[in-house]
Amino acid sequence: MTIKEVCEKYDITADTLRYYERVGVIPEVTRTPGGIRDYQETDIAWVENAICFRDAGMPVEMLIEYVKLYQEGDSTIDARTNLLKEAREYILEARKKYDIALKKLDYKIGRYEIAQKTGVLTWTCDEDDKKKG
Amino acid sequence: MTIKEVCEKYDITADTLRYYERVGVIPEVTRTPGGIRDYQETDIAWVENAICFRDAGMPVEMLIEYVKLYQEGDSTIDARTNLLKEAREYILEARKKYDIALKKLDYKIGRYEIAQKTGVLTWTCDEDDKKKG
DNA sequence: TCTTGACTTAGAGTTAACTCCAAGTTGTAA
DNA sequence: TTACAACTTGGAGTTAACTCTAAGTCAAGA
Repeated sequence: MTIKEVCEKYDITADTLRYYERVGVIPEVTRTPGGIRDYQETDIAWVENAICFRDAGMPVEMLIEYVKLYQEGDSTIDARTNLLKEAREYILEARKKYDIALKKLDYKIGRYEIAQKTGVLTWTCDEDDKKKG
Repeated sequence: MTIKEVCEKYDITADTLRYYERVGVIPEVTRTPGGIRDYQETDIAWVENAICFRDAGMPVEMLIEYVKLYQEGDSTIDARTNLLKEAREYILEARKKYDIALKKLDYKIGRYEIAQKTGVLTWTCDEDDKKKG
């Protein structure tokens, strides 16, 4: 699979894919004899992982660390497990914050919709919220 | 409340608080006659909102837009409601990605823990996952 | 009053994560 | 075999969101 095909499949730029490889977010990609990237299933699986975890806000540094450990072989299984668990906490923590924001948003939207329907800003029970918009 | 107290309360730097005010993520904060920031309840409510939505990955630009609309008065209620709904979609979308990453992590952690317990990398049913680490 | 530490501003610098550029190479189609 | 698009690299540039610096002002205690 060419870099272009991978780009299109995952809606990501070629520059980003090359950047990921250069800094070690993914291991080195398989090449043609001429030196052109030819993504195999395994390469693509790494790309998929990288995108998935970056989408979840994981820092590039953490992904690099994981790939480095992976390349050191079986002796790093413990370290990798720990890293994955750390990542898990990281994501759970972040998701908690998303839920709080969502709750706040739903509350605000509800009030604004009442204001729209009635044509007036009718809230009176929550001066603080009224003041802060 | 002084800037220092607000910093400590929300675990955020004074620089960030001043930055938020400067670029309009929050409206201008109440000052003492000498020009020193003296956060009132309303100011703090804005700070809380800013932190909450930034924590949920909302871009600063979006918060600035909201504050701008808020300051333009009641005529912008529709626009504000739309902005809030857009923010809601944004966060829901992001959270979906967090859930996907979490699922992937849980799967990997499960397999690594088996490897740790048995002392061997025993997975055989999923060559692809094995290869990609 | 003087000192000292926290505050102020404008503006420059930093960091993470890309994103772009120039100059050269590869591979396919005519 | 020549054109030409798509690829390659190293390195510079960009963007968002802070973070720091310098030079000065404010305010509480000795």
